[in-house]
Amino acid sequence: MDGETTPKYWLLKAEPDSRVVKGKDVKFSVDDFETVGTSPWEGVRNFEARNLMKEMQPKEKAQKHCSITRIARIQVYDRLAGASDEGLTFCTQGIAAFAEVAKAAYPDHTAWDSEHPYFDAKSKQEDPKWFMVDLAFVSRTKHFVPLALLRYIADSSADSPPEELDYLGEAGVAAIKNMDLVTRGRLSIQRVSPDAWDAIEQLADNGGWDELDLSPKKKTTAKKAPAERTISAHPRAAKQKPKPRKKKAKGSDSEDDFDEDDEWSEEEVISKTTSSRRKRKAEDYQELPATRRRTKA
DNA sequence: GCCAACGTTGGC
DNA sequence: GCCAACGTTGGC
Repeated sequence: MDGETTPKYWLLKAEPDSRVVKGKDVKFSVDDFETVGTSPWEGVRNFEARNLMKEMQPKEKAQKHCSITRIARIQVYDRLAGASDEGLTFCTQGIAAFAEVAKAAYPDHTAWDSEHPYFDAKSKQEDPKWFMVDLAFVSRTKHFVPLALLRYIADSSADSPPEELDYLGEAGVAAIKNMDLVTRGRLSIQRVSPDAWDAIEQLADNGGWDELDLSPKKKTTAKKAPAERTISAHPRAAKQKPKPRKKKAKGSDSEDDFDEDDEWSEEEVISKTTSSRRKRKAEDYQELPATRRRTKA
């Protein structure tokens, strides 16, 4: 029904570090990906990421049903092995490869296998909770595009790129500043705007940032807290009675110190939690008929 | 249905 | 290795 004709772009994060879950190493780096060529992208256990995967369509399917042309183009985010000594960690993460969707979303069966690292008792075969797509490796980026570079660009107050990266133009800079990768890094599957895609692709093709100092040290100034502090002064916040925090963590002896910035940071947490909660709900409902959607009373 | 607490992720 | 951010769970 949506007669979209442009490809859709995504960024997916690989799992480059060894991590043993239930006795199995869950690592899946871009190297591994390149070796196998095509692979299911299993183990995504986040609603928002799952919903994004459900939007991805492989090329053939998109061509057959021309009303659905959500051809997925993927940028794969990885971490370079090795460089983590020498304090070079800041440039080890970034965009390492391109991929395409080989198979549209289908139930992630690893959630059903109690032996599997990604087992989730709440996912039933009759009613799968988690999905995966198959991805086909396309190519390495000619230049590894480090996250630190994107941050460098995003943190700059300038609208135009540094000289070395002139080719990005202001549109490229603006697009990078808006990337989820920069603004909310944790999401493991993200939408990428066409402009951001172009910018990343140009960076990957052209490079040119060798002379830039991408080290993160520059965070002398306070983040951007003041603005948010104002926003969080919400009527609701005033109503909150300052409930005593009960500490019932397993190690009840371990004493954290929450006091010092309680007054505003707590409010901020509240407002964040609320909004993310609202968002999660919306996303969860997204798969239901629109009529089911209801804003809260 | 709301919110505090928990656990995990990810940047540094 | 530490700590902030944040998604999810579970108690009410």
